[in-house]
Amino acid sequence: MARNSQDVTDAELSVLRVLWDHGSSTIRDITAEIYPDNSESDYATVKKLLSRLENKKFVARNRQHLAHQFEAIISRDDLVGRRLRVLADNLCDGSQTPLLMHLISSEQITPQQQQKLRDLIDEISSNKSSTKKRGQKK
Amino acid sequence: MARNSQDVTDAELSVLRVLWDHGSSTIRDITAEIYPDNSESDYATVKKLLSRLENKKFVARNRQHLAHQFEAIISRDDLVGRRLRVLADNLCDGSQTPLLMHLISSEQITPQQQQKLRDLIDEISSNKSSTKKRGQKK
DNA sequence: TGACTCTTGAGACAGTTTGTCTCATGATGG
DNA sequence: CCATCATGAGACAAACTGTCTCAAGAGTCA
Repeated sequence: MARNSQDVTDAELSVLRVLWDHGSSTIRDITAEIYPDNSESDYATVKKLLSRLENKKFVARNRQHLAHQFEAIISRDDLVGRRLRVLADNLCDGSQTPLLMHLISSEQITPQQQQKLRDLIDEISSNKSSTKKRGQKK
Repeated sequence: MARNSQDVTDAELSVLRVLWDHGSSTIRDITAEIYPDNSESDYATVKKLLSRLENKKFVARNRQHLAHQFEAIISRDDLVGRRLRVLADNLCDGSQTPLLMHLISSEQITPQQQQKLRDLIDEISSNKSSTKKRGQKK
């Protein structure tokens, strides 16, 4: 019923976080990271979470070695974007502008951040014609 | 398991939307709005959704008349804020700045919006010392 | 080769969530 | 008194989620 338009559950997210932070990893690597005391069923849980993430096309698997290597094929920022879009669809008729306005007016913004924002806006207006996406940092 | 920190489901959201758009309403009003052909069990569904929303403190009920009057006690913008906070907690270590940056750099922003943004930022920096804080949230 | 170890794949399972619907009961008005 | 409308308390199946079990496959090494 609540067709969730293919999102990531909490447990799946914890797996993705490891992949984002550590890059390509085996099931055992990830299990060690998430469950410090590493039981065999924890291993099985991670295995299942990875297979679900693979089905949802959020993770890719390299079968070259016996122990497969997994990597995230969605970035943290992609997921942020996806969730912002869902939020806008559900609450703002699909427009993301209200989200922007909310964040700017409700958040504590330091003078440095204000300057950074101004810079970003300036960059956008001047790069209006530039094709590729900038701002890859972090 | 997936303790969702008291959020609003899709069906509940459709009820909230009616309350936001039409103000205080009875169950029958809301049912007519959501289910054009208004069966008795649709009525019961809305009734249940309202009682769940009331439990979650998103809706208040006025029992003065036989047919209770319901109203939203969370605004659309409050819900936006709540969801943005959850998103930031889950994906950005609790900081909402990355969301802001994402929206500014990824969205198509018209020159008018750019100016509006600049104005908002200016307003924030000038209101910095004023006693009245904007957008205070609970 | 065979024993041992580590891996994967498929699925079972229970606890929750979610949208829907049924039933009993209570107020209201003619 | 009775028909009509309201509410409250659940029952219910389907789906989701996190966990765990089991069997089979691949690699290693004596």
